[in-house]
Amino acid sequence: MSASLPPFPKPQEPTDEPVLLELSAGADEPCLRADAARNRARLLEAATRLVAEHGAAGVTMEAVAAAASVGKGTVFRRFGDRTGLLMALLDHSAQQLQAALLSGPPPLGPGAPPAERLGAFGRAVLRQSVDHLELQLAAQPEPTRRHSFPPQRFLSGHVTLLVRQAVPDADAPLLAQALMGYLDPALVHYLTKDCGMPLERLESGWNDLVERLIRTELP
Amino acid sequence: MSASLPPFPKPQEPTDEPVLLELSAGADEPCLRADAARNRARLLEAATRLVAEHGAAGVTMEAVAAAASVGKGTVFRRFGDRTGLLMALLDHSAQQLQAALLSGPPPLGPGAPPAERLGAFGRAVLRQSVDHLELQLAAQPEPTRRHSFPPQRFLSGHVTLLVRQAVPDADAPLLAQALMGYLDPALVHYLTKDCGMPLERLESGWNDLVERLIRTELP
DNA sequence: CAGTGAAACGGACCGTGGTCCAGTTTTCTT
DNA sequence: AAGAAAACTGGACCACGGTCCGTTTCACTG
Repeated sequence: MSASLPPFPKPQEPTDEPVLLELSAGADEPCLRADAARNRARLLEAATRLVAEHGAAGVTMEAVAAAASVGKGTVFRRFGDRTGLLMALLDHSAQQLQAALLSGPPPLGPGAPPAERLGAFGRAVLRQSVDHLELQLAAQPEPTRRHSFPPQRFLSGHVTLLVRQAVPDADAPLLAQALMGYLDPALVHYLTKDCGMPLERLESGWNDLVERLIRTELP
Repeated sequence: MSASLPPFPKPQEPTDEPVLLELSAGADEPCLRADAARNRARLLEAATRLVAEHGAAGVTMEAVAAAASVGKGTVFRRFGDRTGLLMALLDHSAQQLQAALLSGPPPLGPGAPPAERLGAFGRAVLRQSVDHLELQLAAQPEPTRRHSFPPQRFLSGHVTLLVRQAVPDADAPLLAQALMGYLDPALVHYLTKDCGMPLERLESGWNDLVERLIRTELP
């Protein structure tokens, strides 16, 4: 049971090197055999349909494989595990967000003061969370890996940067993690669904949080 | 597949009423049949042994049942699910912490100013987290339920109280959740194990966080 | 000290995530 | 163009979490 060579290469390994600029997922498609690409598309389409029909819980690896007329092993080879498949479904919006952060218009993108960018960032993530809440929750990998997954690292890296700009003498990574914790989909779900808080309250809570953390008044 | 009556009563349901003073778990033992109590003890002992021998991952429901010379159904009847079993293993230290918060000596218990109590609270939870990290991680229920589980609600309720005392005009529950997010075992694991940060850094990060959130200098 | 109903027991059973590998298809090399 | 190497496929297979339900044990009553 000790770590032997993986039976087949995982599509995206948790890398240890800085990932700030790597667009994380989706970059594994370039060299993909014709049939593989075709099947990948079929699988994603099938999964999307299953989500729409039976909710995220209905996305069974076997069901997806069957719906795409493909072997089960293929699903695992392509996406690594269930988490990987779900993440792939979320990938599109994640990439959009990343792009907006890196090169979109202010205040989300570069050009605005850090405090405002942080405010906009929180609102954007909050929105995205409620939009895809079910998937976000289902895609949550086992707790151990949650923070080390590339998209997550990209986001916290981004926040770290902004925090460092706003308060250069603070322990930026730690403050950033505290901020990110507030945006955790599970927390958002709990506060909105179980506690019945409206999204607006979460948003102004975010503003308050940012203001306090960087000791600045947000307009 | 819709919600029918549960096959057998869950040992502790997520209640919706305020739980601030209820000592959460462990209060279900009072009326327990002799054999049930005996088996419960045997199961906990077996589980503890398995954790020591094979790590938390080795705590298989079947293995525990076998090691306790008990049927598998019994394990589920007693603890609801794997999460419940792991939580029961953590219950002792959780209760200790709760007791210390409610009636222990300051600054953890009542009697110190809120800011200092918050500081002590963070250090205590951080310590407890690193002590039982493996179990804490394994016991993490599915994301959806994480925040609604009684022990967690007790802790965030406590923090909410302290925050409200410290900054009466803020949205205390939200600030409290932000603080609690920093103490999430998964985050602690990531920062200490994956990023190699020493516990001391996390602790001073906590102090910094508290100071900023309640806009007060901590001694 | 039976008798009785409720609670606990236990293991067969199921669905799902994940692995493996024998056979096939694609791409590369010469 | 042909053959070999690499990559992909698909379904049989396994382990584990969780459920069901017929059987057994407990604790209370008269």
